[in-house]
Amino acid sequence: MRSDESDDRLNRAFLALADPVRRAMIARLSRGPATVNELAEPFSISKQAVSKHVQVLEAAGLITRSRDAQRRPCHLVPETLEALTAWIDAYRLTAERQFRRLDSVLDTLKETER
Amino acid sequence: MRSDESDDRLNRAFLALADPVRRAMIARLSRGPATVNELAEPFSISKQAVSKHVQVLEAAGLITRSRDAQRRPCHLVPETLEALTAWIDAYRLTAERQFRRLDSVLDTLKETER
DNA sequence: ATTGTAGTCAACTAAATGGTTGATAAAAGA
DNA sequence: TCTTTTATCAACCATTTAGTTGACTACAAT
Repeated sequence: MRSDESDDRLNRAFLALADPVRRAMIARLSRGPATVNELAEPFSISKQAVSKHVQVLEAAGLITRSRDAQRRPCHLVPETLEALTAWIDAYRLTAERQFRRLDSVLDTLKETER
Repeated sequence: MRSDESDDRLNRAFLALADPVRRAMIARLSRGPATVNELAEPFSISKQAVSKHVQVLEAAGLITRSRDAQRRPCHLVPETLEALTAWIDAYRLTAERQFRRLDSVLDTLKETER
C-alpha cells in the first residue's frame, strides 16, 4: 500500500498515541521537560523499554530532546499535537455539516408532506 | 501493563487512525455513509482485508453500521473523533500554558538583568 | 430453484510491536 | 583513576497486525 510523506507522519504520530505508556508520557511532558529516568518512574518496565517509547515519540515528532550533561531531557512539541487535531477536525466538521444537510432535507420532506 | 477502560477506548481509536487505509475510509465516510464494497473501491486489497479494517473502525467506536437488505452501510461517529481531539487538546493547551509561563519567567529575568 | 451480490469466518503467513537481559558509551564526581 | 549516573545498542522472544486464499452465510432477483 502506497504512503506519501504526510501519511507516514500521521501513521507514526497516531501509532505513538495508541499506547497508554506513551500517552502518560505525553501527559507528564505537558507539564514540563523530563528525563528518561523521570518518565520511567511511574512504570514497572525496564529503562530500556522506556527509552524505546521515547524514541517512538521522537520519531513521530511529538517530542524533541536537548542536552544537559549526561541527561537528555524530553520536551513536548505542541505543533505536532495540533496537526493531529487539525486532521481529525477536518473530517469531523465535514461529517457534522453533512448531518446538518441531511436534517434540512428531512425537514423539507416533512414540510412537503404537510 | 494495566489499562483501564477509557485507556482501551483511546488505544483502539488511535490505533485505528494509525493506518492510511483506515484514515482514507474515515475521509470517505465524512462525506456520507458507504458500504464495504464502496469503501474497498479505491484500494488494491481484498474485500476481506477491507472488512477487517471496517471491524477495527467499528470496535474503536469510530463508525457504526446499519442494515439495508444484504448491504451493511457504515456511518461515521463524529463524537468519537471529538473525544480524541479533546484528549489531545487537553495536553496541548497545558503545554502551551507552560511555555507562556516560562516565557514570562525569562522576561522577568531580562528585566532584572537590565 | 438457481444464480448473483454483499459480506464474513477461518486458517495461514510475514512483518512489526513491546517487552526482556546483557554489554556499552559518555559525562560527572570521588 | 575508579565509580556512579544516565542513557543507548544489540540480540532475542511473544504477541499482534495486515494481508492472503478458500469456504461459507444471507438476502435478492430471475
